[in-house]
Amino acid sequence: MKGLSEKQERILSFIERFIRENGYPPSIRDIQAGCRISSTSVVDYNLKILESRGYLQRSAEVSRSIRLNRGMHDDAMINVPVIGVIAAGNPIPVPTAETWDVTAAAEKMVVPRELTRGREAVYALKVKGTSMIDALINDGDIVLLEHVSMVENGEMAVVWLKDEKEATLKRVYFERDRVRLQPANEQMQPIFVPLQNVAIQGRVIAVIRRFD
Amino acid sequence: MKGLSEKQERILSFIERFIRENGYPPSIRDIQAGCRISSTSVVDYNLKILESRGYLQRSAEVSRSIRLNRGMHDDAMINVPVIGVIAAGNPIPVPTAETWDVTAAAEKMVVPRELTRGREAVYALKVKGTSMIDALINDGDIVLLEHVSMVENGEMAVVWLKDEKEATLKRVYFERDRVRLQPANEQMQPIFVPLQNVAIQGRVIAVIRRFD
DNA sequence: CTGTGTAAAGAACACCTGTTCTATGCCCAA
DNA sequence: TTGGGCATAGAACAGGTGTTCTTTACACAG
Repeated sequence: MKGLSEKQERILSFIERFIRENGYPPSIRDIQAGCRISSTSVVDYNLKILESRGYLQRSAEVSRSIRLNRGMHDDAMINVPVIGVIAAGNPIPVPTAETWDVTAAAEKMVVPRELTRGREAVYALKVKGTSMIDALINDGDIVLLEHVSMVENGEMAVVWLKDEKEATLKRVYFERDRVRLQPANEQMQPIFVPLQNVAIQGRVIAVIRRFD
Repeated sequence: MKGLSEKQERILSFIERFIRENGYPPSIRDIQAGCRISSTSVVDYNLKILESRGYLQRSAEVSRSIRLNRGMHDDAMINVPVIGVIAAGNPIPVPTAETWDVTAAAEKMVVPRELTRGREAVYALKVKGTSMIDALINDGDIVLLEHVSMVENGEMAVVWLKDEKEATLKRVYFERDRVRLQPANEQMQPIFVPLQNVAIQGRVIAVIRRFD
């Protein structure tokens, strides 16, 4: 199978993201706007190529009838396990295949699919203490996480500081051999730590604060 | 929560089957034909009912934008209207019977019933700007509110400061003839305002922060 | 009976959306 | 250079599609 052009890759991943975020397929003009393509005919042109190579299917003359063939049918994961507590000075519980089993989880929580957006390895942690106050996260808040070991610059993540034996929530920026941890509160100063002192535990998807 | 009519059950299971068989949601006229309904307006009528009860979601004026809340639409999720934006210096939109109509709301949101806990007059506001940063609420956060005009001491509420013409989110303590507004961040100092200068707009039920 | 609320029919409108047609520019082998 | 395949632009068309408006029918409480 021949390779795809950069534009076709872009279209494909846009469709994937669109379906994940909206729950229904994009129209041709959605794709046009989302991939900054100049004409609908160009989108159609590339969609026909993608279809002929089996990447997707379309029904003629039916709006939003794109189906991706890379098996992705979202079975709304709305039930996430609350696998533990995050607090300064404590290691956070590392998710395992065991804890993924939502039915077996000691504590669980229902969240709108709109929040998880089809992501796979989602779990929740309860925040203990006010040590994350500079990230606008308070005692008792619930943090929704995606289990990943690397994040992109600027993303909010759970960071484990090995030396300090401390977990914290910050925006992460990689700078040569050090890492800048930026509090969400702009009035506060960033923290710099050496690269080998940090371990990414997960990407923050959402914060939920409940008042009784 | 009231039961569904036989026709609504039929529509619901047709949508489910259609998505399963075609991979994309049906149009209103697909439903009309598939359920042998006489008019598109009847389909629309029943879809609005189904949406208001949390069984599905639609995006206004977007074709085939039906999403099913599969699995746990049994009381687990509820649909609340996002009726506006809260920002310093702006009056917040006062909820009316009009804006309660979830089906008519321009924007809406699905939240777990676990968050609303059976409360009735629940609506949502989007936070604009960082003026609530001392309440640990950031730009873009979504605040879930219960529409009340009085709160108890210590509750987090939307407070309208008449003189300053400013809405803010603080914990409220009534002290004789003045009101103490306590930021959630304990490092910051409280604000004192005269009693006649404040109007309670609603009690904060939850804060939801989403990262993309 | 009268009024009110719910449910439904049918039609019409305006916008959405897939499709198609023509024209243009580019690369590369003949 | 020439010609053909590839990719793109822009516009226009026809049918799809969500929405709304008016009218009708029915059940039920006052």
